[in-house]
Amino acid sequence: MERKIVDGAVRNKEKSKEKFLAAVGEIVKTKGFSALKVNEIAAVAGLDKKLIYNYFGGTTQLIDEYIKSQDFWSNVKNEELNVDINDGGRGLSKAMLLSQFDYIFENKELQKILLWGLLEDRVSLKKLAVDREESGDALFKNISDPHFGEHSVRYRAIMALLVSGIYYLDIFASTNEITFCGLDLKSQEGRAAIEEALAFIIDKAYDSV
Amino acid sequence: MERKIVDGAVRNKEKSKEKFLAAVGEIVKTKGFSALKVNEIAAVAGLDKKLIYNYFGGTTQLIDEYIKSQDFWSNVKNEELNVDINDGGRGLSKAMLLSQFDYIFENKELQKILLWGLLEDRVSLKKLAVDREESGDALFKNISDPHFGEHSVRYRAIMALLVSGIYYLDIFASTNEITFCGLDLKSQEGRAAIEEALAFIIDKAYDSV
DNA sequence: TACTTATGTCACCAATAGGTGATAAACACT
DNA sequence: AGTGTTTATCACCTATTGGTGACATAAGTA
Repeated sequence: MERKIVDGAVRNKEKSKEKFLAAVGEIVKTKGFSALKVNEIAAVAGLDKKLIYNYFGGTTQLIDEYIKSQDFWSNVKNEELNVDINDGGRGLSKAMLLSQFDYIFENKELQKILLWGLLEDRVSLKKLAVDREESGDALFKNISDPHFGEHSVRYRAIMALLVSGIYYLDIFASTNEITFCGLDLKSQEGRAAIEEALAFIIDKAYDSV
Repeated sequence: MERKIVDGAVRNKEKSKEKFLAAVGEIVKTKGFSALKVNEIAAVAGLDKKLIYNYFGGTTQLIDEYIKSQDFWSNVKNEELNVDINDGGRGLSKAMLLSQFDYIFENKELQKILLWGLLEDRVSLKKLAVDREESGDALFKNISDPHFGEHSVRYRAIMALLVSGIYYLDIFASTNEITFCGLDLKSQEGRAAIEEALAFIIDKAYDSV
């Protein structure tokens, strides 16, 4: 017996699934995780909630699939190509940090996901963090560890502070109108100050070897 | 007409209010904000939910009062006293960062509050952030700004990155079992590495002036 | 066109959650 | 002990939320 794959303009399973996934992203971006209810998702998607159970099994699985569907760190990998690494990764480190500082500031969805990873321990969220760890580990092992030798752990610690600082400051800037250490993280000057500090610290780390 | 203030062993308004406030803290610490429902709070407090409406007006006001009741940054102020500031604040900066790194790691309640400030924009949460800004601003204006002169903004940016990095890493360590930049932030070695990096960066910042 | 099936809607139920009036119990005061 | 007031409980209501079976309709198939 041949399988039927409905592909009409009005009824289309694949398109409906995508509508649900898009609805999850929309809600996360605008209303936050707390609004991720079946009824809400169905309303935003413009479809019946029953389909969420039919197609995904429930909101939990739908949300997990949404998280999996996002390739948040793809931008990081792209950035790798434009810089030479004859300086032990100095330029690459700066480029990566500055790129992330800007990218995360613009990507509100990613901000929410990062926060989510600090709130719940979903497997899909953990997988995201592990993925990031793995792609980062390739950089450390191949480039910075050989260059820093006995100080490689210190460099990793510095990077941990800077990366996590970037995360927090970008998220803080999006949700708070007030300053952080007297810096307006939404203004051009405030962000330029952070960028200069990032470059400064990386330079000092590399100069010390 | 004289006012009656009931102060019995079984019925006691003030003690009941404190029970509700404690229940909020307990729930935040263990189950997270999402569990902060009227029925849940009343159950944990061991009292009827009606009292929440009678005494506070509702959960919103109760939660606000809980946040106000916590003086999370008191430890920061205490730490100020043990260090001399003849070095332009170098020792003070290190002591403060290390102290916060440790204090926030232990204080799960504060971790949740910090996260909360990134999720919602409650007035009471904003007030906490403003308070922290103000107490920090005193340090910057009186100690580091004069010392760093034209580079004072850079120093503030460095501190912003380090402080926010400390926040994120401590929270990350509590909710994730995995490493960050290859460092196990729960282990003695991982935390020592971060501490060394903090001291290193502060030293480089001060050495450069 | 007629039939079958995938796709989607709707009505409905149960569980949870927020909220309140009536009432009981503890306390202060005489 | 008696009385009025504060403190606390309970029953009950409504609204929201998660979840599902019965039914309707668009789309493929012949």
